[in-house]
Amino acid sequence: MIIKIDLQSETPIYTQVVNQIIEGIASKTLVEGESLPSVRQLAEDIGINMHTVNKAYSILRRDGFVTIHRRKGVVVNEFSNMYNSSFIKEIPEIIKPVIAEAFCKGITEKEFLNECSKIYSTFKT
Amino acid sequence: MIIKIDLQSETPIYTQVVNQIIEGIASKTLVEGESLPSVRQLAEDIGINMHTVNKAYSILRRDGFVTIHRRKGVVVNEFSNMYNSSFIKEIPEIIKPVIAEAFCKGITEKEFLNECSKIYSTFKT
Amino acid sequence: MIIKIDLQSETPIYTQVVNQIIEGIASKTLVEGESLPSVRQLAEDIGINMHTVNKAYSILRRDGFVTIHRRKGVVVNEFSNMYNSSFIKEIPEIIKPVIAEAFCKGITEKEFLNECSKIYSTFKT
Amino acid sequence: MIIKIDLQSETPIYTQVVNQIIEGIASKTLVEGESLPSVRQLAEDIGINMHTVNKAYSILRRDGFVTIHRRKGVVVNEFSNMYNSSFIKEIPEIIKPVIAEAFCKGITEKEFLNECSKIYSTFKT
DNA sequence: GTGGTCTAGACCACG
DNA sequence: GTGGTCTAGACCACA
Repeated sequence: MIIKIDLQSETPIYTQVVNQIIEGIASKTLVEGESLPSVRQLAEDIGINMHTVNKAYSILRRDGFVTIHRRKGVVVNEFSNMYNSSFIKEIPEIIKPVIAEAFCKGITEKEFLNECSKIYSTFKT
Repeated sequence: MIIKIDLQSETPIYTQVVNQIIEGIASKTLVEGESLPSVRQLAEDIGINMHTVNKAYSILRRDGFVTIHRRKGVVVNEFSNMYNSSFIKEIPEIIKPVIAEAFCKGITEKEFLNECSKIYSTFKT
Repeated sequence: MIIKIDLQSETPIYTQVVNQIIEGIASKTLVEGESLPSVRQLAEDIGINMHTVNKAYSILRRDGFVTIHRRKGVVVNEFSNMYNSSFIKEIPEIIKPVIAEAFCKGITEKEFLNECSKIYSTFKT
Repeated sequence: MIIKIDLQSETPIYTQVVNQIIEGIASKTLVEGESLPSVRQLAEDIGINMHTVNKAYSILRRDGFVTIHRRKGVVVNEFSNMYNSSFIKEIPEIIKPVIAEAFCKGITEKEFLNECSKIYSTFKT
């Protein structure tokens, strides 16, 4: 899986790494039990600092996406370990600002839901 | 309109102010032509620094939500001035990470769209 | 002559008044010897503060565009009284920032000069 | 590149900084991809406050002249990112007052265009 | 060490 | 009294 960093972006590099790995898991590019590259390896591959990768991996572990194995390194968890139905309670406060802005800028509900569906469909397979 | 700041939140205070005002506009709590409180007034009301409010107002102005009126102070723009259909192109990159995480955590598309609809319906009126 | 104030503009009201009167003189809408409305009158006409009009008139007088007569009030000077060939030395520093920005944004010299000519031609008649 | 601030000028310090950097870009004194000094460095160099420089940089970023690179700091954008042909529509209202004043003070169109050309020619190289 | 955020207090231009 | 500007000093997130 290829991770692409935008150094100009205002989202921190470690967040970009976290997001892309989660997206990789969601789209089955990364499958359960698969090992991620070592901190050192990934850092070298994408040309960023080791500490940055480390931080990304820590967050992924904290949020239940990966587990740190002594031998196998960082491995992708089973989906069942990620399940966290209470996450739905956090969704409104995350997307409310986006929707408010979209609404003011003339994006209709239908258009917005359509965008969400498009993204969802890239994950279902 | 009451603005509530969470000082513990990791989202900057000025962003919280911006978001809540946009939500106020979307929900018609703030109507076109209405004056917002002065920077000093709002700062005092919510117990933050004047400059923080100023930054929030500057962003709102930059993004077309308000304008500075030489007599009325900061006033809410007409919706037509906020319209910016190209914003829809930015939506996917904003919500993709959220949806990926939601997907992994077992939130179905239907559940997610439902949450979005609920928020949208608070704005349509 | 009709003066139009944009209360949303970031240029001060008194500057807008000054500019429009100068443009009126340049375009011969206001001719030499003509009286401008009284401070009180103009303020009422365009719905602004008397002090603001006063400031505008003071600047126009300082820069040689009008003279304050005891009886006739504020009258437009003869062009010969405005002539100030040393003004050309101030032009570069005024327009350099504009041209630099225009240049970076892809406006060619020809396009820029053409815009200037168009404005000049509204004055020559 | 040397930035010179006139503390007596009525144009805000941050605007002076912005203008001089744009002129530096236009004249190729600052080239694409080059890093600008850090906010603290530049502030110290020209003897002003860090926040003033910060504001200048924010404006330059907003207007597409520079971007924040997570490693290189503030870097000059490619010209293609600054291109904004709609800027030409803003030019008349910016220069109309200048030309009106110049006209009244006896500057001919030829003289004025000549001044513009001189400035343009310092950028074309 | 970088930019980003926040606070605090001061002065000014404007109306 | 309004927003705009500037200064000063502090802490934090990031890399």
